[in-house]
Amino acid sequence: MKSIRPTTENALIEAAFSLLNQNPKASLADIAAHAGVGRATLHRYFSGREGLIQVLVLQAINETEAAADKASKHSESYSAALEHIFKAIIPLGNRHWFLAQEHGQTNQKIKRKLKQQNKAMSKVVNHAKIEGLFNPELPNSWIMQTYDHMIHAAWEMIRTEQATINQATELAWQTLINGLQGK
Amino acid sequence: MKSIRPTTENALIEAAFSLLNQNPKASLADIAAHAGVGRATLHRYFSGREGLIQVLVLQAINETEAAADKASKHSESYSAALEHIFKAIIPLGNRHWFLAQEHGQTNQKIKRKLKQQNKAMSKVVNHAKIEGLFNPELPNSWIMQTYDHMIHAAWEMIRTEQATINQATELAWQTLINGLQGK
DNA sequence: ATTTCATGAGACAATTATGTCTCGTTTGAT
DNA sequence: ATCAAACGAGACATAATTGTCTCATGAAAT
Repeated sequence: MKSIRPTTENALIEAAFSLLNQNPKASLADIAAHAGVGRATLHRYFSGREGLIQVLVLQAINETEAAADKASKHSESYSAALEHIFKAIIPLGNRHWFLAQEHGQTNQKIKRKLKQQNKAMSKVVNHAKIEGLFNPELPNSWIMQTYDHMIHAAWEMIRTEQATINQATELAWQTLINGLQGK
Repeated sequence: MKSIRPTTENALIEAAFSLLNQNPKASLADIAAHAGVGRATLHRYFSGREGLIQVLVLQAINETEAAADKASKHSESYSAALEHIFKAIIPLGNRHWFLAQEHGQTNQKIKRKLKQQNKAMSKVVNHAKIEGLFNPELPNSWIMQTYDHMIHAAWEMIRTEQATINQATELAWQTLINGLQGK
């Protein structure tokens, strides 16, 4: 079993998310140090930088997917689902943005998965347009672009301590729907 | 005079902006190659990686500042100025985002300059609130955060060829003011 | 034609990042 | 108390990046 000591692995993953978001050039030594762990230990858990980033990407996908599934579970409409997902992902802004930045240099399997999620999202947006959440004249690509950027904007407010999680979440959601309801 | 051959230097700067935005880990060799130039030539123009980035930051500041000044020159109101600046900066999204990412690791002089610009921006936002462009209850920090992110969102639409410059500019501005007018 | 100057190519050293290995210590379970 | 697994520290080798230097070439100016 690999779950004997989850703490060290988690600390490394958390440190990696944090440091690589701030500075994609952060060295493995930096990451290990920030996790309070020897450099060799990082290599015991991950097969080098590439392997580490693979794990981060996978975890980011899984966490956001899980949050989205849970959030949309008991939603009575597509619009409500989008709102719940949006608010559930903001605390994971870390992961969410990491995915956005890293999309270029990952393998094909992951690219397909992301593309698939993208397509599913687009369908939900279509429904939300019908429900009146978004202006139907707006291109889905712009709606999704704005969706992602509002999540990141909220996360930045939280990270720099210019707002609490609740404040940032509410500001971002209101700005999003006001902005995209349009006309 | 340093202006004997602006082409090589410009090509290097342009390549650097392009590559470093896509991948902050891009090597100087990559940048030189992308500029169609030998690696040694890059070192003839810039004092290493650090010096290159300094030049990029300075140029980004100057270009955006110049665009902002020019755009606000003949504006009849603070709101109009914000709109013109917004639309003038989008084609420089390249530079604008580079500044946002790099803000951590630059020297004090530049930090002060950015802080100063930030303060000036905040004052303009206050006036725009009075003019009714923004909901006065919204924190300036959120308005500016959104402003920056809408510029980047528009730039992303253009870069990925999902919209023309004019389309992206219009979408972003409409989304911004609808989103922040509030209530 | 001659001179000048930016350049490309490549050799070279120094630095940094990465990956592997060993050894002694700590921790937790039995 | 004993034992095994996880760990930190550090030595070591390799690779990648960076910075400097030299030399030959080619283009533009004179």
